[in-house]
Amino acid sequence: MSRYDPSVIEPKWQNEWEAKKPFKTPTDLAELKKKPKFYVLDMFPYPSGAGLHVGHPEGYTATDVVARLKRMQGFNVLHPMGWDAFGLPAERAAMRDGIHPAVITKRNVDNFRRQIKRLGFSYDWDREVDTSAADYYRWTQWIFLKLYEKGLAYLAEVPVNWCPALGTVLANEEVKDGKYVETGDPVERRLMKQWMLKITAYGDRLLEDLDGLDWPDGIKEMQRNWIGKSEGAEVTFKVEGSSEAFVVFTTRPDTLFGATYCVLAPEHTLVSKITTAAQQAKVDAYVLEAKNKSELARKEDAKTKTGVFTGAHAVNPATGKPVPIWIADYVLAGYGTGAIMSVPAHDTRDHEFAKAFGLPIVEVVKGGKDVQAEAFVDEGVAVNSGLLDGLATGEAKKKMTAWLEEQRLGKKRVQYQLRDWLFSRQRYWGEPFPIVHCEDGSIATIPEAQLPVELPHVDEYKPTADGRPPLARAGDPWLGVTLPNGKKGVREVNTMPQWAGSCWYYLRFLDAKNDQQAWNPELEKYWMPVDLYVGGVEHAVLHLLYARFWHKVLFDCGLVSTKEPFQKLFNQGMILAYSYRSEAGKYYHPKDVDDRDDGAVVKATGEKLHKQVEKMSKSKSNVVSPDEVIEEHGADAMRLYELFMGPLEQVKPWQMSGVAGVARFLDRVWRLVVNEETGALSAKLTDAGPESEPDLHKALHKCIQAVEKDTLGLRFNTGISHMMTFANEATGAKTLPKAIARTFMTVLAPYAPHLAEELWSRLGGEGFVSIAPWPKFDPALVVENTITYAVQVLGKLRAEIQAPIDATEAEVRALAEAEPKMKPWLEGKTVKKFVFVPKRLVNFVVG
RNA sequence: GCACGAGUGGCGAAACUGGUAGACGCAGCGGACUUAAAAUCCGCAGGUCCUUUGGUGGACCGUAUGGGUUCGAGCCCCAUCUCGUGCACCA
Repeated sequence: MSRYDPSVIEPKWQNEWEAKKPFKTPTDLAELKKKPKFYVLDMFPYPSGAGLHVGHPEGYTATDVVARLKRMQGFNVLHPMGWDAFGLPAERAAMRDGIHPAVITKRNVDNFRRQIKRLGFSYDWDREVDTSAADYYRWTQWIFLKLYEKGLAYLAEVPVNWCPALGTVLANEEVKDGKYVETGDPVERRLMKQWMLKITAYGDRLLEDLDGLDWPDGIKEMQRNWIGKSEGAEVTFKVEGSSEAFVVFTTRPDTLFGATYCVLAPEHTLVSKITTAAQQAKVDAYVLEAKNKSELARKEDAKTKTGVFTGAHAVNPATGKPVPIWIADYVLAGYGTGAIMSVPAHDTRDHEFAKAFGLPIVEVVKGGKDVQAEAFVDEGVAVNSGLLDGLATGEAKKKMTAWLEEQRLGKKRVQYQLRDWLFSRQRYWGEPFPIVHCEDGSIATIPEAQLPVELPHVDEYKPTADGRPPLARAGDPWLGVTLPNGKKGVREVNTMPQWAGSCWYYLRFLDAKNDQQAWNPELEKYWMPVDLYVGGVEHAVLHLLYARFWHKVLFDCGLVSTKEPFQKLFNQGMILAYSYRSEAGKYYHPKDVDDRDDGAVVKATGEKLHKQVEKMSKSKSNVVSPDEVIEEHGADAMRLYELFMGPLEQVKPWQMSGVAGVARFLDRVWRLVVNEETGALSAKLTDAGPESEPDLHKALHKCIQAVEKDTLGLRFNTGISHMMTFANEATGAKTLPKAIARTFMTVLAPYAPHLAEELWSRLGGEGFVSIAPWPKFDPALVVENTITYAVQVLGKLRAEIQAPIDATEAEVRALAEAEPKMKPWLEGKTVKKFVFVPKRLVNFVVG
């Protein structure tokens, strides 16, 4: 073989790695403790039937490059991969095709594994996990028992998001605008008895501990918003002429004097009790209308405020005056107390409502705006507010809250938007709960020693005729059980949501084969926390919040040693692709398109096409599969291009011609070492020391330094550009000392490991270059001894001069003034100021 | 509507802490090699204009737009526009 042929060398080295396991992470603790650790984790995929597209391996390639570099730098690196294998698509496919979801899942996993392995990632495959395997979900159930024991898992009759199309409930997080976010199927509200996890008990810690994490600010902010902590007060309003009272929540207790009416949510229990006979008909109609309005319609109507007067009045506890009580759907039953005090002068929504219904607007915070025309919502100085007058908003809040507490009319309160986590699903393909509902109405847990509660076989994967979840089809002996204490009962037939398995998989990787424990505590102490976690921004809230919650519970149980699981998080940007659409809206596959400078046309017909960048999707004919890229250019080129496209965090379009570009670079590296005609080593290679090519030697060390720095800083695109620069210089050099070539292979190895291994072995390198020590750059070789100074006049570049690295300001100035090009710019001018930036530039400020 | 992020050549992008804008690559152009093409190697390449027989040399403009701070701004400040993402009646 003489040409660079990835289809030959890539399988060759993958087989070598598979056989000799250079990437196996030690499992022995004493062995591990000899070296520092680095845990670099990918968000493991859900193995869908469609296989990988080129977006998946972007993050995997990034972590693999870091893992390989760290390994070469002498770290024990934990770099595992697994499958988030429970989930709805497999269950749907099972229903459609009548095949067990486990079979479908295995098929998909096998395909994913095959595709991932083709890219030459240095995973320790001995630690592969599958959340749908009984020896994995056994421990998921075990963690559920921990939650249950701590009182963090409970059954509750709650209004849930029921999705008729799927026949299951969904978490709040899975519903947006009244639709299931994944499929767009409509969702309705229903009351059902469900398992809930008390994530709200951890709201404060989930919020506070964000501060210590090295995460993108945007993600932290999204989590903060999701938790939605707001501090304020609750205030009791008495209903005039009745013994009834209701409580409102407000973040602005300082504006109580300006509360000119109150609003209850239409669902508020008090509505039926206080409505006057005269208003009854109108109120009933409004409540009915609100009830039937879909989530979507309610959002649509958000601009126009609607509402009805109940006829009743409440007493403003500050002013003692009666204020009307209205009902309106802009007050949400599910947040706070489902009732508000309205301060139209200082709240936009209340202002709109007051304007619409002619309710009084009273200014209580001075802000220089006309509150009759527009609400003033900022902080200011209290007015028309009795005891608060003259106080700044912050002070006024405190004073009012204290006063309310004194009068027993209210108290300080912290409110979260975060809700408890709805944790059961009416599905088959998920973890069964280790729970038995006893005949006497009590709930029993399955003892740890008897876990796992395995998924039973069922005849069909849909709900029973009477609407119970698929597990109810299992029948006895699975369904009905007799407990050791003789009690009889029925197993829980809900299953856990897909998020459960991914809440702790990073812990199972530490000790994946352990059949006695979920993980060994000593190994946990050694490896945790995760040092680098890379994945898509789509998991910013849900997965990351749930996993943090479980981790904190495990921490409180003494089962993990860190407060947080993921110390550093990085989100890769989505990879998009160009798509070609005709006037009529038909999409064409790139292979049928001629993309010329003057526009894209259909090859066959010459029809003009619109070219745009869009998300990859089958319907747009713009999906690129790693398989096709590897077949054309090889896995190393694929890896390199994934990272060379641009910054990892950025959204960017895939361009096949770009892959060809990096492939060309690899080809060039190949030719540095191999004579393509003969297959022998290139005639340029010499056995002389690296000093025999001083310029190239310097270039090499600059390259080592830059690649190391950029890789660890996750700036892979510039790292690769430095390797290209070196290869270009090496191509231009007269000779190439083998020592330099070998060292360059170690630098290349994390990025293009197959090629590096092949050339390393041809150059006589020992063992695998993938685990060879990372080279140390020589600081003396990376500094220049002459510097090019930019010479500016009034900030504009007028000349360039060369000066020794250690030249003083006066010396550089003298050189600049002596430069002939500078003559016309300086002649006859007075230099008012001279700016000297060492090693960069000088600037003459002339008058 | 609110919050955050981003706007740099034909394209993907680089530019450290305010210091020579466009590294590296794609596409393009020219040359060498070749019967020819591909591949490869060498070179050119932001725009406008001027200059030179020619190689060249030079001026001005240029990082979404308009202002500002500074000896000097892609980077800092103010305002505006566009795009993206998230949240969205959360009291």
